[in-house]
Amino acid sequence: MNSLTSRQKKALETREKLLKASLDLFYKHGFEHVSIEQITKACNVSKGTFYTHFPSKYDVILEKFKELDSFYSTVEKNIDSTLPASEKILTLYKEQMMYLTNVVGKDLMRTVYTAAMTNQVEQDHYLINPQRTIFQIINAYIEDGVRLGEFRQDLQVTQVQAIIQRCMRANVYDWLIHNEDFNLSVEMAQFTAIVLDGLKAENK
Amino acid sequence: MNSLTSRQKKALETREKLLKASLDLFYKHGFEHVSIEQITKACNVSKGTFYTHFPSKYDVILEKFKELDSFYSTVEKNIDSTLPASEKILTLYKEQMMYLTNVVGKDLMRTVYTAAMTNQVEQDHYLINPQRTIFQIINAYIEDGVRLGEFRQDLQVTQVQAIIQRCMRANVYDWLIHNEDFNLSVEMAQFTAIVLDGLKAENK
DNA sequence: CACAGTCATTGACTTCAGTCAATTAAATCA
DNA sequence: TGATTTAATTGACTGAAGTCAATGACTGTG
Repeated sequence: MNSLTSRQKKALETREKLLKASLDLFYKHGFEHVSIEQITKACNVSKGTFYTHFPSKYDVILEKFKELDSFYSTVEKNIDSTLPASEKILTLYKEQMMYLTNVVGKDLMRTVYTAAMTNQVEQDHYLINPQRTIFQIINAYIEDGVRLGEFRQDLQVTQVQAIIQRCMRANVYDWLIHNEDFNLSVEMAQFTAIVLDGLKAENK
Repeated sequence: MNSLTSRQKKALETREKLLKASLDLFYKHGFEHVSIEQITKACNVSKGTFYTHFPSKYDVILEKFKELDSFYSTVEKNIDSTLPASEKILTLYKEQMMYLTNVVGKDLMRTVYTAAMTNQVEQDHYLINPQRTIFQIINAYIEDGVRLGEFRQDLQVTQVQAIIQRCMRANVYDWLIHNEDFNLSVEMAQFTAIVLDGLKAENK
């Protein structure tokens, strides 16, 4: 059942065309070096049309970034459920960092991390939206970990979750501000292991 | 001995005038809502003049941010040198976060953290420049801590330093992307304490 | 003092993001 | 079917960042 009118179908087509052309150009020339006019010319539409489909250049990127969450579901299915929470988290982060490094790329991530700071319109940015698959997965791991006595019990579960999530952003941010010579997977693994150590029950 | 020619003095005056007017306007209206023309009009100079003194709006902020480092020297003098390294670090961070929250402000910090990601021109941004006073101080503390067996010995000193510094950025970044309801001092203290725990010698 | 060179200053110009009133065409209604 | 409403599309326009060739005031030299 396709309940779209022919007009809606056309509009959606335009939107998809813009999305694809944008991303192609971003990957080819870098986000900062692509103008909206370049994008719209490549699609044979006017500038205004771009803005009926996307609030700004950044939102095209965000769209792509959201797709990323579907990747996490796939990864999660391959993680041994009998492992301790800390191992699961390390494995998930490892996969994620490889994906960010090899598929998503610095340029796109930089855009998202910048927009998260600047495009604050009342509510928080998607980057830290608790609805994101990645957070749903991690939070479940942590909840188990706390319940089973793997982690300190003197902290709220939500606090532990916030800390683990912050680890991720810490390493991604540092990756983004360093010129090359920064191996995201390695740094993430090391840093997170230390934080997990600090969160282990035997320390308190 | 003032070895400046009258012309150089004039130029420096213009520069200072621009700096002061910029910061006044930024604090009054917010960085994003101040245009270069507003600044130059307030100083009765032309637009081009702004650009002979500053490469961009961001660099005015950076100038102010650099001043911040002189603040750390003052703080350091008041820290009991007999304390363990981890205590010293926590105290220093606490003072710093209060300063960032109450004096520097989110808007200015957001600018610096954004510029660190985007204004990459070959070398790394000042934000992570190892010459900064704050890092000199922290690195010395950590070196002592490692030497005296307070921290794990299986990591390079520079790695430990990088991790502790990353802690700082992690919390500042999260502060910047959260809407209010995020107490930087509290979060920084908690997060850093956990990392320091994970770095303690008894864990390895 | 006169002259050449330096360099702060100027403002018109380019480029680009984002806006919006007008246009056009499809959808819905009577 | 014809009339009316709704929505996608257009491109000229605004506003702001950053550029640069031209200007002329100051400096230092012979």
